[in-house]
Order: sequence, then C-alpha cells, then structure tokens
Amino acid sequence: MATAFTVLADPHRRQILDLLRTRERVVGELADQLGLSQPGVSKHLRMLREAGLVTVRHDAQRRWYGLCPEPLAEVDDWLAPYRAFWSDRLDALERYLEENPQ
Amino acid sequence: MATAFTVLADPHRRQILDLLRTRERVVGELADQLGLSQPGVSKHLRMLREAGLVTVRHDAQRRWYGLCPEPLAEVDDWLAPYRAFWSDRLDALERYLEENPQ
DNA sequence: CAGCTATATAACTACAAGAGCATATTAATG
DNA sequence: CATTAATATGCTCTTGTAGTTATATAGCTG
Repeated sequence: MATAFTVLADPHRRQILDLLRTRERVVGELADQLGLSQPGVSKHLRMLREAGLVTVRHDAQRRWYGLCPEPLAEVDDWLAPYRAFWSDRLDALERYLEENPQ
Repeated sequence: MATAFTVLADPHRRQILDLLRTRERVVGELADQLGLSQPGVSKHLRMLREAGLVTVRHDAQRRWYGLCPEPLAEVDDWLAPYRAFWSDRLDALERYLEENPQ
C-alpha cells in the first residue's frame, strides 16, 4: 500500500500536490501542467487517493481533485526529531560568527 | 540519483536513520537491529551515502556510520507550506471545542 | 440516440528496487 | 602467510514503478 513517504518519492506527485495547494484542479489541467499523458496523471492520482492525500469532487464528467494534507503529518512527525540536528548546527554557526566577527 | 525523498520511501532506511540519530553504528549492528542480511544493509547504506545522509568513519575493518541530517532539510522545506494546512484545521478544531464545551 | 468531452482502466514496455546467496576485498592476528 | 572478521560488490530473482497507447465508461449536447 502507498504511504505518504512512498507517494512523495516521485517528483510528479509532489508537483501535483503543489498545484492542488492553491486550488482544486481537473485531471486535464494537471496533465497539461506536468507535461504528462492524461492516463499517466490518472494513475498518480489513484495512488494519491489511496494514500488519502487528495479528495475528488464529481461534477458531470469532470473530477475536481483537492488537497487533503493530513497524511503529510506522518512525514512531518517523523522529521521532527531531526530538526533539532540542523538547528543545532545553525546555532553553532551563529555562535561561531558572533565570536569571530568579520 | 537518490534524493532525500526517494531515500525516505523505504522503511528500513528510515529505521537506519532513526538508529543513527542516537549514536554511530557499525554495519553488523544495523543488520541485527533491522533483521536484514548484512549485504542488504550495506546496499541501503550505499544509497544513504550517495544521498549524503550518512558519513563513514573507518576503524580497521569496521565502518562506523553516522547521521548527516542536512539533506533532510529539503524535505522539511518542501513540507513547510503544507504545515499551515493542518495547523489551520487544528485551530478550527480548537475553536469548535472552545465553543462547544463538553 | 449519435457524437463529443473528460476520466479511468487495461495491456504493454522498460527499467529500477529490494532481497537473498555467493564472492571479493581489506585489515587484523596468530 | 593462512585464518578470521567486517564490510562491500556481483549476480539473480521477483516485484513494483513510471510511462506509453488503446479502449472502456460516464455524462453532456445537439
């Protein structure tokens, strides 16, 4: 099954999420933006659906895809303990720059 | 080439990073912890090396692997604009709970 | 209801991933 | 210098991924 982590591994899927961040989109529009075939996009969207990262709103033949960012929290949570590391190093850099002006 | 995103797609690699977060480890220890063959672990470590997520310290035949978390910043940065979404929804939930006590 | 539009699914291709086993490499040690 | 220890690399197998084209499905519209 697709997890948030595996979904993010593909650049096209990240791009789709980025596009949905501003507003809902129909499949054809996404295909244009990505420069991908419509079926190609539909497959990515299926994976995004299965991972719970997008929702679909039916409107005649059109399918409006919208962002559902909650599953990304899993990634954010996993990342949390690592943030301390690079902020520590940035702190160290700051201290160094303070102690060694110019 | 392996990016931080593709590295994180595999649970074993995430587990390796989690183990390295506390301290350096040699390959054999990682293999034990993951319940994976030594060559299997070495291959994951190679990918982690190529993505710049770990460093190696040679000590006779032993290789001490250490965490190098900087490339994770890319993931964190990508995630940043999404954080607003779920904190917004949490805020909405908070407001709801405040306005509807019990 | 014929034809058009929008999307999904199927079938196929090419290639990469993850795992295992066997083997090569490198360093220490008797 | 033969042996042992620790790790890396190669080969093979199976499975999954990302993309394509062709086709099916569903809903308008004249």
